[in-house]
Amino acid sequence: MAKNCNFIDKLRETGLRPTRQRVKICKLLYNRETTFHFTINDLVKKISEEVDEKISLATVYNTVHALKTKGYLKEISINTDRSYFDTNISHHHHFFDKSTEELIDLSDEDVEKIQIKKSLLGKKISSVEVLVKVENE
Amino acid sequence: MAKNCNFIDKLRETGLRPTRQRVKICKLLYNRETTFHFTINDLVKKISEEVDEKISLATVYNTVHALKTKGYLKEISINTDRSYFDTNISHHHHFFDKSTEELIDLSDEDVEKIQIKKSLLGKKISSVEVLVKVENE
DNA sequence: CTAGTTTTTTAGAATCATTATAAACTGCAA
DNA sequence: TTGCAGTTTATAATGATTCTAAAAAACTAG
Repeated sequence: MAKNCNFIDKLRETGLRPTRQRVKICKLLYNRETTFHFTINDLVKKISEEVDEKISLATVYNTVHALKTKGYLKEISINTDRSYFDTNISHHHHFFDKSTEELIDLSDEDVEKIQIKKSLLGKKISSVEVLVKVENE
Repeated sequence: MAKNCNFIDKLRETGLRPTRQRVKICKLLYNRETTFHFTINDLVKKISEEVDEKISLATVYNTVHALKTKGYLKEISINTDRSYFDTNISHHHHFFDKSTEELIDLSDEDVEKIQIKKSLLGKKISSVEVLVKVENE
């Protein structure tokens, strides 16, 4: 399958060995039309449904962590009880729907430029993230 | 001690029985000049240092949870690995110093008004929170 | 004040997500 | 093809948080 090659190269470029498991996980994550927001649990379920091979839980954690470290995944903190990851690594913000516990992308352009009028001595800003919580009307 | 009475009334008003343990925890949390940002671990350590009575871990969790539910504490999500709480319950934002893992208040006035240009059908916004991550220059 | 009811505290067990471990396996360079 | 460093795996360990059930304290009515 030609599609696999992309991931093999992509992984290789970042110094991650393109193992069978990593390639299959990358295919699941990135070979799709829309952004994928998921928890580890979501991903494990998806693997068991769509991948023709059992991948151990430890490997799922390792792979997600490696992709995150290499900048191919973003981690989003909403609750403390579980981690959300996002395949959209461009600079953007999020809605979090409290009713459905779903995460929804909010593009940078959809948020009026944010000006922080305070600064901290000796510190530089590394990111500015907006989280908009919504609920049913 | 006159100071205790405030907390006894405050707790009573919100329907929380002013037990010895709750009053002592409230004193620790609110009887101070500046906002207190803490994790459960921080609070447990502070109790063991400054309170003349052992308070069980379960009670610390219960009390913090009760105060949060009643709106006397805000919970802030930065990492997944631990929960931060904030005694400043006014609407405001935060700096998170990646170098020291410290949380610093950022008042609402210090952030230029945030306009969200996108809306979700059937949903209403319940909060807009900005997290500014900083690191050493 | 006192008895009875309800809520809270407590120590310890249980849970759940995540990380560590160590042996078996695999990708890759020579 | 061989050898080694990097990976995967099952399982154990960890650590934060929640649950449990009995003892203690707070409240309420009399």
